[in-house]
Amino acid sequence: MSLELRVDRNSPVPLYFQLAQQLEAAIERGVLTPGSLLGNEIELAARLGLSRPTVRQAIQSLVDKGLLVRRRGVGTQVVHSRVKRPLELSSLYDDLEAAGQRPATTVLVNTLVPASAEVAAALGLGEGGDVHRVERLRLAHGEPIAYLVNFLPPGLLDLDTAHLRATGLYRLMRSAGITLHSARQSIGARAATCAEAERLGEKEGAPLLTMERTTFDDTGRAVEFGTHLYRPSRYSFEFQLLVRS
Amino acid sequence: MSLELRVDRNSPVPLYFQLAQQLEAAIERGVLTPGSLLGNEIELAARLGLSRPTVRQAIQSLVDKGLLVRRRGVGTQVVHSRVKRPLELSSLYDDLEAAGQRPATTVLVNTLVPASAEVAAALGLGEGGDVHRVERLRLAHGEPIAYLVNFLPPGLLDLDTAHLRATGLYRLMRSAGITLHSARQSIGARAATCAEAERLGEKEGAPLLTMERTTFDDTGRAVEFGTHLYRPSRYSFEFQLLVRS
DNA sequence: CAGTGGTCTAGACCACTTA
DNA sequence: AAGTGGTCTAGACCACTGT
Repeated sequence: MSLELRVDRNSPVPLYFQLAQQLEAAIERGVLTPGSLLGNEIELAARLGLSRPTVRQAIQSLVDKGLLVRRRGVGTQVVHSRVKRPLELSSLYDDLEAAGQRPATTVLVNTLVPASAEVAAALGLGEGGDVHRVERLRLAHGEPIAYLVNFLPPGLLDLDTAHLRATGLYRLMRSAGITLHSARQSIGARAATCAEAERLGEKEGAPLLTMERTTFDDTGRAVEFGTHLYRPSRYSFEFQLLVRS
Repeated sequence: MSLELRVDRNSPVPLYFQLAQQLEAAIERGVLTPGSLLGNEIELAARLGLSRPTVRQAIQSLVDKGLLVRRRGVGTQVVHSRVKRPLELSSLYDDLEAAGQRPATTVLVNTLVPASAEVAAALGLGEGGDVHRVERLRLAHGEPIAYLVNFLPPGLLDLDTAHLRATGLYRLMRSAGITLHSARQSIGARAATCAEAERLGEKEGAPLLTMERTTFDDTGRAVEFGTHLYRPSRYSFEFQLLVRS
């Protein structure tokens, strides 16, 4: 095996993380092939001059990512079929950009409004308090893809219309120092109303994909609630779900 | 704080797991309120007669679940807004049962067929080799909810039609000793064809929710590929996504 | 039986936050 | 400066898997 591993003890990057990165890269590049055994933890630790718990921490992080499998009495193996994307909070803007679709955004509305009961409940705020309401049309290659309505708690973000035109909401939140943690999503379908059909360039009654989402940051605060409409001919949701053990 | 924690050293359940369960129960029951501090790890370890790494392992598992937040220099806090479901590989059968809908299944087809190119690619098998093809109609309260077509590699499961009628595919796989690990899903929408409309009790052209899914076990093998059609008036997908750090 | 991962301990030093 | 979590060590014993 041509697998060369080494760690830099002067680096500020944690040792377990350095090791995890190198193992992941080796799997990615095919140096470690699916099904191959990693060698036992004790020996690996000795070879790297690390303690066993440190090596275990590195391996565990890759097991959590679904790249490795550990079996007692057997060893640690590279998973047979590599997973494409582990799991992501999908951002329509990033998805389109990654697909080379050159997303564009038209900001239809960007104001403060009193929170309705539904919005207040989703964001965990008092009913009637002010919230940002942002309404956008997302396009790719000049064609409408989705109609997005979002509500955000006040004072969290500088919701400049120019910023909203140039990028996605998630990027805006991340660059404002908000660490996104999780989102609760509901995906369904229904027929387009007349107004919706016109906005999206569909016919009345055409099937539309619907999503409602509440996003939480790492302290558990709701930072965004949105109801979105997608043209199913132009967009579908793709993601990887992991089983909780 | 009336929080009583204790561990049973004679139990076969790992100590860190016992502690994690008790903390989770305390959060669930509201004994630990959102935002409250957990007390530092050293003191917690001393109180329980455990070592610090063991306590950390328990806390880390709850951080991963999104129930706790740790901040250096601050402490460990209960997350502000409790997460309903962490994230699950959703099973239509279990979802319906949990909602008190008394699911029923009609097995339309259950045979071995040669794998098409699409199916072979999804399951990682050779084209033309035999695969199970299962076609089912899922009902709740006698109303059709979904039309399910699944392909499974041969020799993995005893696909008895009576079993298929009585339960879901995921339960069948679990009881056959298969440990599910992850699934790649694609969710979209489209108009019902005439045949589909008739099967589901909709009108031709009605919007339908579509899902394609490939499920993998913990060794990375594909164990199931399916294309499903749902009536959006009866079912929508609900789930929690976690951000990868 | 030998070899593997699973759990656990009792320390240590460091980086960061808050006051 | 004091207190927190983040990282790391060098051991130990156990449970499970294969031969």
